[in-house]
Amino acid sequence: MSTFNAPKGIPEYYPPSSAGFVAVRSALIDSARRAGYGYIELPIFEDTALFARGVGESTDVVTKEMYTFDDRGGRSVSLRPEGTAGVTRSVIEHGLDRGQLPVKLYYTGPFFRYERPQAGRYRQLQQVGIEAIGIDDPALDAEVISVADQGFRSLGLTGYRVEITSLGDRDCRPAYRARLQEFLSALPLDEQTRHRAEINPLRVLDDKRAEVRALVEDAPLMVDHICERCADHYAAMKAALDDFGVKYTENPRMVRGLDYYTKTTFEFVHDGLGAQSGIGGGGRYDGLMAELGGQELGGIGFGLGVDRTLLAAEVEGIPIGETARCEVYCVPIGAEAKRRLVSIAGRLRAAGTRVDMAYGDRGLKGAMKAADRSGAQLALVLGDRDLESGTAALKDLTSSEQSTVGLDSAVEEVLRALDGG
RNA sequence: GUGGGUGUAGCUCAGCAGGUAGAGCACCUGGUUGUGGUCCAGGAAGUCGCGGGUUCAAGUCCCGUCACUCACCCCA
Repeated sequence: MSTFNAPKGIPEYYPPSSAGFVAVRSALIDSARRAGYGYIELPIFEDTALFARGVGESTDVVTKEMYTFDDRGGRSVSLRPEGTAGVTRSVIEHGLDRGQLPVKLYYTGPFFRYERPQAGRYRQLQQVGIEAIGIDDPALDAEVISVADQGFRSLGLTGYRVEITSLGDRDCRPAYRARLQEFLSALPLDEQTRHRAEINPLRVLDDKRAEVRALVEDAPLMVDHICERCADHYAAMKAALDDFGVKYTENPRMVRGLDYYTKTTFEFVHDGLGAQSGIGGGGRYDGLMAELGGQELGGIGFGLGVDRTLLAAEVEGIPIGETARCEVYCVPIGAEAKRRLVSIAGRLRAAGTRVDMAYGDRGLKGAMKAADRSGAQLALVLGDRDLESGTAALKDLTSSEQSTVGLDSAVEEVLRALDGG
């Protein structure tokens, strides 16, 4: 009989490592909530045209990495490869930009890109993202970066850096782009790189090959050719980063794979993850709202990779999500004892306590072993002898001290023992 | 889409030069007729990824195939 595999390139998280996954996601979300971002729940798939128009027709993501299919009504839909296009669509559709600005939203969930999997790169990836739409203020750009920084920091991560640059806007970028392409066309580049220079010349500046790096060493850089307005924005944004206490490094050769970015862009890079070193990235997108049929409003946001952040935490040896499975473990000896303990366990859980129990016929020794493995502080043991005297044995699994509690008051006494302990 | 590496027990892996399948961890049972962690004894668990070939004999050699993995590309 053949068995099934999970689809290629999709990570699965199960105990105990799933606790780390949840802890990472929660920490990143908490950081967003602390800065006033509200939750938005979005579709996992959207009209294919939304991504084509929003992310960019010529991007790798759209041209070769989307899971695209026709639904039963013949509409072309795609599993979302990123979050910003969907958020923007929803903001426009529901008129969220008609109220007080900026609209501050966060989202979390799976995204899909059909790529060859490798370390830290998955076909189903999990992100936490935020978007702040409707106000063009450099301090807001800095806030977004700060929220990401605080999210990572709150997990205890230290081995990452924040890289920033400015990509200019629709006024100054086309001129720079033409100038860069002119520069690149004079270089002895291979055919593939030449093609890349046509589609996304910025990307050539970030080539990993040493020989190409040497060739483009004197290439013109965007940050040296941005217009005055963009330069002012960039300077003010950096000042605000200082005020937020975010340490950053400038990387004028940074590459973004999505077309909508303007002005501020940034990336969180972690050393020690292998080739896929970005644990988060984002930037400003001043043309996206209008491009998708909304008002002329700018926005700024990020996407943080939950999978990669978890890997980073593991690489740094940060213990994460290792809370014990339960606090009290019930050990029944016999059918009648089990009935009484089921009742007690139910009432303890209703009181908010984490309780597990030895099910099946394992024998006392096996049940105690299970109690030990569960991580519980207390074991509540009940057998015939106790039933006769109307009591139960409460054992502290750390100190091995055992006491007797009344069956009728067992719930209260266990709660008191947990408090006092 | 293009390269490299690896597929042996649930997990991590050993298996030398072809000769009837191993360890550690985890799991179960017992040593303790009502008590875990340590220790001891035992047990269960593998069509050696799959298919073909060479050979008296293949986990081991050859070919194919699939899967996983790392890197290019790209990105979270």
